[in-house]
Amino acid sequence: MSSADKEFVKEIARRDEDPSQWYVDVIRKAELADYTPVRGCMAIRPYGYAIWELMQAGLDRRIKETGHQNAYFPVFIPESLLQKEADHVEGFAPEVAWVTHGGNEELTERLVVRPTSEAIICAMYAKWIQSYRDLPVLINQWANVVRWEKVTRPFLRTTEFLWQEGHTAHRTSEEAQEEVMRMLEVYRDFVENDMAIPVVPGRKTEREKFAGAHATYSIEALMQDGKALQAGTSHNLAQHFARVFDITFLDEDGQLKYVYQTSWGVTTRLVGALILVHGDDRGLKLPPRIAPIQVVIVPIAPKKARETVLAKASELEARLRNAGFRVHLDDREEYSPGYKYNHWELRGVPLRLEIGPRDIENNQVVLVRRDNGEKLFAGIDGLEEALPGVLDAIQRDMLAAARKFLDENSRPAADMAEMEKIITEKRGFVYAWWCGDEACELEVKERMSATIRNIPLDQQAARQKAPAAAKCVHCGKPAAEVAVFARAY
RNA sequence: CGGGGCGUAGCGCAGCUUGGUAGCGCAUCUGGUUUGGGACCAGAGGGUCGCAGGUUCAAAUCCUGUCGCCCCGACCA
Repeated sequence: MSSADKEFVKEIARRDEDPSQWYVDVIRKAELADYTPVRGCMAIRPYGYAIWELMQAGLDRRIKETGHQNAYFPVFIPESLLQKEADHVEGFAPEVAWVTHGGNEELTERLVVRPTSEAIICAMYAKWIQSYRDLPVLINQWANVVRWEKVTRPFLRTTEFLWQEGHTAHRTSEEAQEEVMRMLEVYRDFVENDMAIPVVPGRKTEREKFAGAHATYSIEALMQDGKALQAGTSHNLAQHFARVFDITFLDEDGQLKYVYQTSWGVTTRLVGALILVHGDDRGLKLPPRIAPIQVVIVPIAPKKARETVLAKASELEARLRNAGFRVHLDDREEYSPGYKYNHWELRGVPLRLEIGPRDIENNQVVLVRRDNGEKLFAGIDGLEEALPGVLDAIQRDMLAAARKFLDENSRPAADMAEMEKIITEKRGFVYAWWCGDEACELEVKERMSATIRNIPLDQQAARQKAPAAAKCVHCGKPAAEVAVFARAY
């Protein structure tokens, strides 16, 4: 950013000077969220919630297209239920909130505020599933969950957060595994195509997998500060929960069997990813598909031409709204055009449409792209036909820019020294061979606080980013898989 | 949960060392003039100085405790 540009941004910290302050400033000044009297809990403001609603819409459509239905389960889970699955309770116990009283009376059994809903949903599935004809059960829930985190950050890690959690039950192991991969792909498709955030799909290590899962898969994104962010997870629960919750069905062959289950989720954390991947020194930068306002109209209305310009701007607004665009006319009289430019840039509106007396004379408007600052002219007639192309280009270019950053910050490391140098000096994704031994994974973590984000599903592509020799980055023994290491949020 | 930093008007800060009637910039409100990258003039409103104790004739200032936020580590979406 040039020093001339710097003048335009007075409200937020410079991203390169104080990235953490920048992140918080963007959230507060763009009115996405604010701190509340409750530690670790934020209020999501209308503009931030509108983004989440668009994300919900994109995900919900895909979830339903893949055969799932929405349902709702209780926010409270009896202690005994949570404790049924040993790994599960061990994983979540440190971060659950307890309800001990109802009114003034102490409860005979404590309740946990759900940190995730496996337990309560499994209890219901045990009642609902009798026969192989009842399978598969394909249910999704939109809900809030609570995890008593020690360190919180708006959107990235809050005590209470919003998410969607899918919970499915299947007849066979193969079917469950297909479901796990199907939903991981749904997430990849949504995050890349709607949010313009490129991700690496892969399998989590034993150490990093979900508490109680047989296997966990994730999509991992890379933030502009070089830290990784888990953007979505999909778990194969196998029969772990079915056995303890006694979810059985009578199969075609007359045998009583346990179901195979999956669960998968994404959260409001994705809003944080949006900020960290696309944001710049001017603030938020939203991809058109999830921008609450895709086009903001800023009239240039000097006194002499006020009526003419405002009438035309208003007419344009109506036309674009009818054509299906999310459009906003900023006709406030008390602010100058320049102020409005900054105002909407801070809020990440993908496209600004300026219309003034000179434009009206020429029967045109000025379009300015938020993603690259490019200024275009478009005829007023047929504007509806011209806009989709521009918005699509912004969507596409934002993904391309993020992918370029991801590629440029994906580096190979053959040994610990190389890994450490990259992790400490450049960060980003490090592609390295891993023998599969947890001790090697742990050693990397202890020496440079980087973890294995996942083992990419596309090993062929991963190998091209890794050193040629298939030797474990730590112990040097022959390794079969390439893993992605990074410092993570 | 350990180490460090910060809490003074909506936002950003000064004042604290050396106790003595709470200030600045931006924002807000009113009136007027303005409008192609954060307009100008005039006037006005707004703070029990995070909270609770203590010391003192007197506390934003000194002491103790506590809560919150930020940063760096350990645990997690």
